[in-house]
Amino acid sequence: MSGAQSRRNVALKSGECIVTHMPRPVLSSAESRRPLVAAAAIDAFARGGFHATTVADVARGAKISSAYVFKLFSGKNAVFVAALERCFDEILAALERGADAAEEQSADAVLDAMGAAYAQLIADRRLLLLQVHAQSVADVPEIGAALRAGLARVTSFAKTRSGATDDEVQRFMAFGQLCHLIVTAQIWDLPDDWAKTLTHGVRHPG
Amino acid sequence: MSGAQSRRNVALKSGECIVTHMPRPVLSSAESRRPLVAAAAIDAFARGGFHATTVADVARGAKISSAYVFKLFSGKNAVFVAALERCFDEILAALERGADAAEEQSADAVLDAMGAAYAQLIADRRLLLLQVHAQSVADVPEIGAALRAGLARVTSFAKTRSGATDDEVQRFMAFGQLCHLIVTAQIWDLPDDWAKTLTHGVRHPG
DNA sequence: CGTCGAAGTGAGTGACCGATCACTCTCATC
DNA sequence: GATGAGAGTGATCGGTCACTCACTTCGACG
Repeated sequence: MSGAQSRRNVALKSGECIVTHMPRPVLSSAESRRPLVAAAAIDAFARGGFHATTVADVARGAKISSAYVFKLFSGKNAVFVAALERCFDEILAALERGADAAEEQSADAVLDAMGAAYAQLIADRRLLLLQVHAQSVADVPEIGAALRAGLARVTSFAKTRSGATDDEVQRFMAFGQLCHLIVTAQIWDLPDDWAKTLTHGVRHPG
Repeated sequence: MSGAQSRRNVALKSGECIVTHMPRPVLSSAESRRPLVAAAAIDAFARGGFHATTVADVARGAKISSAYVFKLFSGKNAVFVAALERCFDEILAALERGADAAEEQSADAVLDAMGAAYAQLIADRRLLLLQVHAQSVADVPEIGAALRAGLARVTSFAKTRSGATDDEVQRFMAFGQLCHLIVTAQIWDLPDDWAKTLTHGVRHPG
């Protein structure tokens, strides 16, 4: 509420900043606005999934009107795809940080470091939830294509950067998916035996 | 279209069956109708997921009015939960068949046989897709609870029936999740290297 | 036959959502 | 200061959906 004042009621000449008195445009360029909308879309879609999230939700998060969302993107599908692409951007960056931390070590150690970095990245669950929601609507052609593109990036990076065998990379991805299940189904912190079977040894985010 | 004639236009005295001439009630009991609706719900929800599937879709599949669906179940959530429970019923039955086929063998062999039975079960993708959709809406309390209950059954059965270690069972479930990803994202049959990395050695259904 | 409870439905209703459009406001440039 | 292109919005529309309700049909039983 307080962070962004209404542009209408501000008691300054338009385009003048309080602190610096440097001119700052009231309007942004559409090009610079798009990534901000995508960031808001990650938030909104992670919360509600594709169908339960409205374009108005995304617009509210980006502090613009929903009509303008449709001027920045061709439709709701395109907004989701932009969010998903940005999601994989952040995942790749995290994996890279992990790999850097384990430089010059064995393939196994590099994969393990990547897993640790991923576990840390998803301490907030937004990126994880978005992937799960994307999987659920992957039959929408554009979304399926974006999901495959993201998986291709992750898988290829894990393999080339770690130098691990196909089997090791496959196992890495499989346990990533198990981690997704554990989080979405809220299996962590369950005392039951079967829950312990699924979670034992899996890194807890946060 | 042809299988179930409209009850209105049939040229028989009501309640008389063509073949046996044994009286058969036009009306079913609500109790016997519920599983049929659940079966139709598996079909419908597997296709569209929770939010994109309407109660009218389910009703159409069950050949009843949507109003009557709401008399058989307390709401849309309950219909989905019923479908999910039935889904896990069938999965457990398949795992049991697999375990029976590998009786008296090593834990590893039993798990492998279960995996084979599961791969065969999901030749049609409905049961798999329903699980993925359920994962995506697991934050709905009733659905999350049903999902956890199903996973508990599967995990516990795999462990007790195979006698495998926790690590082996965990690996079994992790690769199940990888299989779900491969199917939903349509990674099979892709020629790319990364796709082969994810799919190699995973049993192809059908 | 009559009747009563259960099976089953047609016709809504209120709420909501994606998308569109006409419109205003901003600001760099001349 | 005039102008035009782009930023940004309010209002609205056509359509859909979960859920409700009054109503009809069925069939077991006395």
